[in-house]
Amino acid sequence: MSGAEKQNAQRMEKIVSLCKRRGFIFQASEIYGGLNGAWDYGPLGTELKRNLKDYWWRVMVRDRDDVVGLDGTILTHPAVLKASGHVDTFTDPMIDCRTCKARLRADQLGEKNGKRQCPTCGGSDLTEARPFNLMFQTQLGASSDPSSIAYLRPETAQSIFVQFKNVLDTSRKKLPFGIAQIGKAFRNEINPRNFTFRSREFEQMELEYFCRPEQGMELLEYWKEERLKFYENIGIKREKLRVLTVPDAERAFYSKGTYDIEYEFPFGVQELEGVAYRTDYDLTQHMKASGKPLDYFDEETKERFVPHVVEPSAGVDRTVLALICEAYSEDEAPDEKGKMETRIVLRFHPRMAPVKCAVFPLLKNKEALVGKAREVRALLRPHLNVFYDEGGAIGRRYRRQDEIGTPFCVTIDFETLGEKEDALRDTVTLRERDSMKQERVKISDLLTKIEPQIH
RNA sequence: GCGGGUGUAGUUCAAUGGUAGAACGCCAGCUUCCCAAGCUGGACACGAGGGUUCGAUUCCCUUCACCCGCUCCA
Repeated sequence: MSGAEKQNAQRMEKIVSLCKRRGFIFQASEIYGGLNGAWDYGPLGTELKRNLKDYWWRVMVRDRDDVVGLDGTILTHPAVLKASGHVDTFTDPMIDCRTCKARLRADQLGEKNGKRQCPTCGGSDLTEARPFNLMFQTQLGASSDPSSIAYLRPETAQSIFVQFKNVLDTSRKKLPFGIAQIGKAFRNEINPRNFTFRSREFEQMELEYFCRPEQGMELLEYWKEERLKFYENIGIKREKLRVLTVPDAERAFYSKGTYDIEYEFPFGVQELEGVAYRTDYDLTQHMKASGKPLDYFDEETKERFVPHVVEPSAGVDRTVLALICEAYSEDEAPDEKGKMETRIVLRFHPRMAPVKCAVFPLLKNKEALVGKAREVRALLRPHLNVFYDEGGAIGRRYRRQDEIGTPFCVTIDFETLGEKEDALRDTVTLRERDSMKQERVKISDLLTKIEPQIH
């Protein structure tokens, strides 16, 4: 490993241990030895993930007139995944020919002079066999005959295509419009890696944006830009993002264009989201397989056609991990005696921070301070996620909040009680996480100061 | 999936063929008028299973998990 790689690996280790220590992410089934590629979110991780999903839903659905939501089942009819192509491409051991790019079933290989040979082009430059049984299978009902097979969905998108007609009919939307969904998906990854980055159970935020065929390429560009803005708005710096134009050869055959939005993780540049122009492939497949019309009639032009679709599909867990990696920082702060110490700070965008504001009484053994602090907590609580802490020295409490990324801390002191000068009665110190600067703020002004920054 | 490495407290580490120590963190009490202070007390660990042995956290095997490289990223 190079020096930089070693540093990145160490950084990642620190992040993983912070996640555990402070309750962001735990190994699933940990007390039984862990479950490969499966992770649980602790109290703070849950809040962080929820903030991300809520913001996505707000920006992608609620703030728009042209997108509606769907919440589909995880259990999926085999016919759906047969039509989408997943059953065929996800379930057999496959080998790729590097020469002619053919994907072959392992049991269909030829052999020549003891060497494996591609039956299509005769080449012998083949990848190793990879089990492509990447879909989780289960049984519906008690009997285990083959007709009771169901799959856990390998992506959320398919229920959107399958319900396209119902949503169209009930929402009275006209093209272009989108259907959005956030939910879990499952892929039996061969090798889960890089903490939560590649897991077997994961969550997606997907939009299928339906349009007229001639609008596809333009909308692909539009959504790529919208999605880049989104990442900046949750606090991921533009220079840490990459846009990869997926080359023709690596794109799914039905796609006319795909961008990957990638993030520079400590373990490498990796995909957060794919923005793909999927043409009319999915709806057409389901039309053929189900025999049901999934086309669209344009009242104005009197045309009937199968809508095309542009799909921004983002990984929730990957983005949460990116948020944590982006936020993690170490700086120097003086301790009580002025000695410089390392301060670990998660510099989350306040909009994403799990806890928005902590409230402290300066001393816990002074009833008046504690009482007032609880009042402030009650005042803020209906509006934002507030955390009350009275344990230990005030500096320690600030540091604890720094480590979980709380952007604001409010401290109630004797001035708040009006014991020093009456002008300061009902004012508190509002301390900002990154600068550690404090300002004197009226309790009645706290919400107007904080709220605009967290929304 | 292949190769290599690592598993001891919440975290980071230590020691040992005779059942484990520390630091920080955590909890309680005292103290403390704004950035991890101090004092006292306390809880918490040998990933799991098997073997060798009088005795295993230590040696061996298996397994599980994590990390690194390759592969993969549908």
